[in-house]
Amino acid sequence: MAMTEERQGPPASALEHRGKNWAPADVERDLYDWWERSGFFTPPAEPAPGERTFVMMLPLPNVTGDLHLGHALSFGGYEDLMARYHRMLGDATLYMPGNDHAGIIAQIVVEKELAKEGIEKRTGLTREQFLAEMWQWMDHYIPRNNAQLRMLGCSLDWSRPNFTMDPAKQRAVRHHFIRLYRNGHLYRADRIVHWCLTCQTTYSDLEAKHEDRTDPLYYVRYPWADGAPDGAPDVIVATTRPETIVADVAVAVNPADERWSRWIGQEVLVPLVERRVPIVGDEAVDIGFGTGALKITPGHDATDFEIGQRHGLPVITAIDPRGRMTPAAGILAGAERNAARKKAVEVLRERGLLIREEPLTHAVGVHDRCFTVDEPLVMKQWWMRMPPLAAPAIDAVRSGRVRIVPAHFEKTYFNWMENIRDWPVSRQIWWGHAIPVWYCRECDEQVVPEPDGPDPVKCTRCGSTDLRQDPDVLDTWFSSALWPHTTLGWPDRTKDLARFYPGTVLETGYDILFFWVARMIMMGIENMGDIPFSTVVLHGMVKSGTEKMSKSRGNVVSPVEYIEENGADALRYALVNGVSLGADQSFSDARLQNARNFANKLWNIGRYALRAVEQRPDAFASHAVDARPPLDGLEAPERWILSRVEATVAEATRLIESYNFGEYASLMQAFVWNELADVYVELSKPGLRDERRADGVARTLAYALDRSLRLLHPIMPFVSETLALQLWQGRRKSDAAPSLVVSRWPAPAARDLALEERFALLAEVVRAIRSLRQDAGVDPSDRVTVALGSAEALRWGAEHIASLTNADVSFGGGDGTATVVRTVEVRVQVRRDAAAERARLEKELADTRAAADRVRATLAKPGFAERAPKEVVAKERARLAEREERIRMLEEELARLR
RNA sequence: GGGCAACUAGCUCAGCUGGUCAGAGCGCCUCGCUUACAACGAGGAGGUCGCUGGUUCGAGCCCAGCGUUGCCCACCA
Repeated sequence: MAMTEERQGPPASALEHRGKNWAPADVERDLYDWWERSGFFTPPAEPAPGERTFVMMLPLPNVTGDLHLGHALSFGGYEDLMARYHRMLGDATLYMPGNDHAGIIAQIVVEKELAKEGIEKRTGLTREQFLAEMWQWMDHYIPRNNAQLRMLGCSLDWSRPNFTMDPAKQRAVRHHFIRLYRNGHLYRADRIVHWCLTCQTTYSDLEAKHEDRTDPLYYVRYPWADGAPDGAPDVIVATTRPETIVADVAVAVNPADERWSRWIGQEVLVPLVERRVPIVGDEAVDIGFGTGALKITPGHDATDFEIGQRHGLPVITAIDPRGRMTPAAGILAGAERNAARKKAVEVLRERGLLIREEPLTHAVGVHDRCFTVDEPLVMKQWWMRMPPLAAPAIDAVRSGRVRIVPAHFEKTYFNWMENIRDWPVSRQIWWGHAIPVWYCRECDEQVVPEPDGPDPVKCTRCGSTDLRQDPDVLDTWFSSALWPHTTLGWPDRTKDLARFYPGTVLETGYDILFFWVARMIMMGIENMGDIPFSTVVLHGMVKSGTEKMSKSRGNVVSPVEYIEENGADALRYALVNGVSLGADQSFSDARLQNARNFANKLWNIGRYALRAVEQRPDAFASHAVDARPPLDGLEAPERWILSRVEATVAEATRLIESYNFGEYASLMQAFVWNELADVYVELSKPGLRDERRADGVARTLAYALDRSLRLLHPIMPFVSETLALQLWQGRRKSDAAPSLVVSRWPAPAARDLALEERFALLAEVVRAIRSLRQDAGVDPSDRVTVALGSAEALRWGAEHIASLTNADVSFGGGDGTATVVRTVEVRVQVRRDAAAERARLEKELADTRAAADRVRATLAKPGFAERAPKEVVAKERARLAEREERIRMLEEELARLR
């Protein structure tokens, strides 16, 4: 029993870590375990009345290997940041985990693994055996993937596991398919599709990439079928694929082409097969290319297929799915396609039909998975009719019901959606969702079962029992498009679905806006009658230097290794800090080092504040460490940093709310490092030695740390939690949250703007004194005397200036080296080097005069005084007055030098 | 062919609704191992914000044109 209770508390490793450096590895792991075990990542089981929800689906990583930096940015950077922020706001937060079966990609990976063992998939294994291998791979990699998500600190609700191939999702996909089939969105048709000879499957337009290649362009003469008509030119076409000549069914010319228009309708003979084919007129033909005459091969070229459709031309298939020439290829039959090309060229040359050849650089379609050159083929495939599905999805964005950030991606979205084409969804691979359609061997009827009904055993038309299920599977994106509702239980009307659909944010890379985001919006509206999420947050790509990171380039950085060395916080911070959402970034060691140093800085500020808290236990007898200290009795530095804390709370909140995560991260570094550490911590040191100030200082340090930890928790969950646990231990009210994870995001309290302004002057004076000291070569440990010209502006801060500069501060008079800060004379009592000093003062004088002139010019612009807002005019006048006064003082100082 | 973005310090990049917006990190120079931190501290150098016009009292910030680079879409045989 005692054991159990102990296990429910925070991990000892976090509570006891005290080292000079933030040493994360074991602490992070223990903390994550504790968070997960404690159920912090699971939204409350029952909805509270009027609860606000924050729902975000993990962009399901492919189960094909380890996470890379792009995942780290997406999951550990932006998403977990948002999830943790909203959880702290008190929203019922669901960050849904899951993995994608990754269809063809996963199949390729496993095939390669099998090949290493000498097993050929197609010949060495049955389909069932191969799928067993696939599942074995999944069993290994899903836990591995998820372990890495835990390392990143992602606050996913693991009590709701998901996999696109789990039984519930298979059922959902079946429902979805049958639903779309019944309402006419899915149909089966013979069309030209992209075919991959390596993967032996079709693929969609989105998966076709283009590469520039240089190939020979052959000019081939097509003889006139009945002898050349009077005045007719030779018909010469240009092609890079002479082996497809055997499948030609026409020659097309542009009807606007004067060279050819009058010959439309005449016939020519296709070389090699001597087929009579017509010359047709079609506007798709580019007048400027080659001779202006285009051979038409509907069976092997997408453009030609469309031209063929327009002119009612037949389709001849001369190349089979293995890349061999079919019997229809005549003299080329049986040859492999490259050999066939050679042979075609030879024969054409022999027959005097090859006029010439020249090199051509053109874009060649390749499969984005294996870079095999596309072999367009006409095949019977399942297609999804997209325009009707796209229409309401376009409207959802246009009307603002779905918002895309950064907004300029909305244009990209519209551009694609408004020109959307039907989507071939069947794939000739084994790993994936089965197509719930059976074909009758007797009458060829398509038999589609009830969504939850048994598989059909009898043809609905002829009653035959000789049925065969469609052997193809569905494209991976077919199932991932359903992610926002299938993870919540659709097609059943579950409690989760009612409570968490529509979701809130969908965060992912802009590279899958079409593949995934657009399709989720379409399918969500189709199946649920409502959008799947209200905001799409798109991030950019992580590059190594200026190069894209990719496995083939070998410049992929492993997040796992980074985390083990420096902690997840540093990695998360490095990826987010200072980056504009949606913009590509170049990742570098420098960025990571800064992040690691910052995590360490925070850690050490924490150690210092903790020590102060421990030294003054009485200060916290009746005052919680996370409570704002009452201002009564606090000195200026305490009041100042408290005011800055509130400014930071307000600004951090604003930046996160507006998706400016990069700026939020930068803001936190500027506050914690430059203000809290460099200024306030230094000012607190004498404060702690001063019995009258000490309690207030300790309370202020505790509060400033507490607020900093809360504000940083979304981006640096581990350091912040470790410090919070150590700070809070026994020093807060008993009903307070047990963890930063479930603590409250701060609401800003009042600032003291006048004090902040006075402190800004003090800081400038301090910097000037330090600079003068250093210029004069004074040893840092030597105490100097400083005389300040303006008592009223700074008398309140004299002791703080003194402690920050190791000086005795007095007002008025004095001698030694000098400068002017704003309108305050600053004089450090050391021997002055007249020549150097004169040069420095003259430069300052010149700069100030130039600055004053700029203000004068602004003020003198016609219309400025009348048309600019009064505050602006007043501000400019005050600025001029200050600069003029500074000029006067600098001149006086220079005069004194003589 | 169409579309989208970027061009700010040596490098990589921030600059929200036009009025200290000329910034950060890294790098560089000069000091300093002071009891939170050398994974540190202090000080400093460094930019006519791609070019040309325009709007405005006022423009890295808005408009137009141009230049350079990158990306996306598209039926270059």
